[in-house]
Amino acid sequence: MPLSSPHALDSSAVLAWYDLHARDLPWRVSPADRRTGVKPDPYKIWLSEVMLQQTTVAAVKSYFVRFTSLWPTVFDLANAPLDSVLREWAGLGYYARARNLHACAVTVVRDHGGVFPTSSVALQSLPGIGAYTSAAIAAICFDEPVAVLDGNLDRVLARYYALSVPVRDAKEQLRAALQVAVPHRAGDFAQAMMDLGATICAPRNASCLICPLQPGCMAAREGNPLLYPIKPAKAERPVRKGHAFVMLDAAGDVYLQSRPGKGLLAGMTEVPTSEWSADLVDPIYPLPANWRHRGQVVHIFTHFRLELEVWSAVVPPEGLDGGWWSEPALLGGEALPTLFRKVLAAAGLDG
DNA sequence: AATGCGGGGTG
DNA sequence: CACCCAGCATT
Repeated sequence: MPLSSPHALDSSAVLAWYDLHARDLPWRVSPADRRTGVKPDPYKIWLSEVMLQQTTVAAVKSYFVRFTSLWPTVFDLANAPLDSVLREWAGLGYYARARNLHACAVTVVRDHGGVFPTSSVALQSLPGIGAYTSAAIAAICFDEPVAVLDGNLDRVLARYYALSVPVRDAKEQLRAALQVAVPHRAGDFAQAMMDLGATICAPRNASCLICPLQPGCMAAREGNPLLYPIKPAKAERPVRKGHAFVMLDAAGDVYLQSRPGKGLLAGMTEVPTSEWSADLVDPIYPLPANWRHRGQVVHIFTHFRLELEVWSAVVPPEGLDGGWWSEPALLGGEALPTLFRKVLAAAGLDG
C-alpha cells in the first residue's frame, strides 16, 4: 500500500510558513532568534517534551513555568526529592512520566556530567525518552536530520497521502516519507510541522486554503480531509464502582495515604477506598463511626469510567496504619491526583 | 503487536 | 457526550 502524491512534501513551503506564523511558546526559540544563532536549552526542551507527551500545550504551559522556576537546571531537578517532583506534577496525569523525569535527570547528571546526549540514538536510552521525544530533542536542539513523528504528524501525513489504513498499520512508511523531506533546518521543520498540525490541519478543522502543503495534499484534492486519518475500531469503556472514605480527626485534619508504587496513579496520594468493581457492593468502613454519604464522584480514565460514592466521618486518631493526617489548608501541596481532589471537594474540603 | 496509563480542551 | 492531545514502558 505505497504512499503517493504528485508532489514531495515541500519542506521549504512549510518553513516559509513557520517563519511567519510560528507559535510563541515558553520553551521555544523563535525562528528569527534561531537564525541569529540562539540555541535552545536541551534541559528545557526535554522537560517540555516530556510534559507534552499525550498532553495539550494549554495544559502544559503553567506546569513548565513552575518547574523551570523551581528547578532551572538539570542539576537542580536531579537534586530535588522525588516526592516534591510528584507533588508538582500532580494534576498533569501519566505519573510514570514524573518518575522517569526525575530518573532521567539523575542519570544525565551522574553519567553525563549534566550534559544531555546530542544524538537521538543516545537520547532514546534515557528513562522516559522514546522514539518521538528522542527525535524531537535531537532535531530541535541539535538540528539532527531526523523524522519527528507525533500525533499531529500522523494526522497531517495521513491526510497528505489520503492513507487508507489506520496510521498504526503504516507508521514506518510515514516515517520514511517524512525522513526524506527533512531539510537543513531540522528543528524548525519539526516544530513547523507540529504547529501546522495544531493550527491549520487540526483534528476537526482543516484550513486547506491557507495550508503550505495543500498543493500536494491528496485528502484536500479529494475534498474531505476530515475523513483522515482512518480510525481503528474503538473499544468500549467499562464502568467500575466503589466507595471513598474521607476521615477527619477532632482537629479537622484529613487522613491520607500513598498508593502502591505500580499501576494506576502509582505512588500518588489518596484517601482510602474500597475495591473498584463492576457492581457496587456495600461499603466496608475503615473504622466504625458516624459515616455520612456525601455524594458521588465520576471520573473518566482512558480505559474505564469510575464512580465513587464519597463517605465522610469524624474518627478517633488511632486505629489507622501507614498514612498521615493533613491539614485542609495544606492539601494543595499534597501529591493528590485530580480524582482525589474531586473526592475531597465532594466531602466539603478544598482540593 | 497490544495494553495500561490522566486529565483537560474542544466541537 | 466523543474525540484527541509534541507517547512510553511493559508484556
